[in-house]
Amino acid sequence: MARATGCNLETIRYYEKIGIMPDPPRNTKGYRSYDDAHVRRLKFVMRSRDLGFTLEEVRGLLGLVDEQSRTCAEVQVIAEDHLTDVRAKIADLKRIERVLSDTVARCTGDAAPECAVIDALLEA
Amino acid sequence: MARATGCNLETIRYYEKIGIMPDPPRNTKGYRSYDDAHVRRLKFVMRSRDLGFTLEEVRGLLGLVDEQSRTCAEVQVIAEDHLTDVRAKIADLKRIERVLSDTVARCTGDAAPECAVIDALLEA
DNA sequence: CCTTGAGCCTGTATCAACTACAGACCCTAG
DNA sequence: CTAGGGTCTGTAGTTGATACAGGCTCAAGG
Repeated sequence: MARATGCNLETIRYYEKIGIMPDPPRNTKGYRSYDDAHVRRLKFVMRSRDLGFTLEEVRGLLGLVDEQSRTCAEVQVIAEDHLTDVRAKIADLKRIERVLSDTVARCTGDAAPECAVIDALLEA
Repeated sequence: MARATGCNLETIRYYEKIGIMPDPPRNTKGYRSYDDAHVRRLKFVMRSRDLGFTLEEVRGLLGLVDEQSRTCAEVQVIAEDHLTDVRAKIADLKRIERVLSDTVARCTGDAAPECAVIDALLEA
């Protein structure tokens, strides 16, 4: 399954340990054997993680997928909360980018011991 | 110093333990006593962390501050590397934001069990 | 003088989300 | 028969803190 999905082997077992993935059936030698349902579930997890959902959020989404009674409205709440988080992180990083690039732009980049970056960090 | 800088007490001791802050002198009862130089250094660390430098990067910057021979060019390399990282993170988050907001926009938000978000995550 | 509350001390455990072993077993090809 | 790869379990390490537990010290109030 690691090869089929590109997911790290250890990560799959980690997901199993924390209950994100179900305990798979084992063959006589104790080797795990996975089927299509496992692969689909893992891909779901990987896509969710890739979109920045935490494992707890993924757990919530999986719970909604598992029970047939889930509603679009429930999923929407989780996704919109997450979207708000993502937008806040972008705003933060943009502020950092602005400050950094302004400061670096004042760097002469020469061998002098004066540096605008250090000065900015040292300023009260 | 925690009060003077707004830095969490435990964090200051953590910085001391990992060598970001020097071991301060102690009074007879073993209490740490800090002076202005400590406060300035901590503020430097806090501002650097706030700009997203890792503690290892902060350690590098502090090393350059400590030795008089540091050059603007050395600092510039660290800052520009970091700026590249920050820009990459922004690009990543923007991609996520796009996918998420497109998907959420297709949510009806009603009580139906069909949901565009789940569908998007389930798609191969 | 005694108590109470606050502050400081050390050391360890916890968080997220993995990753990286160690040491053992199993299986296949040459 | 052996060498290599794969799998198994279980534990420790990563980053950047934060949260105690259990103990000492100190100043103010009664």
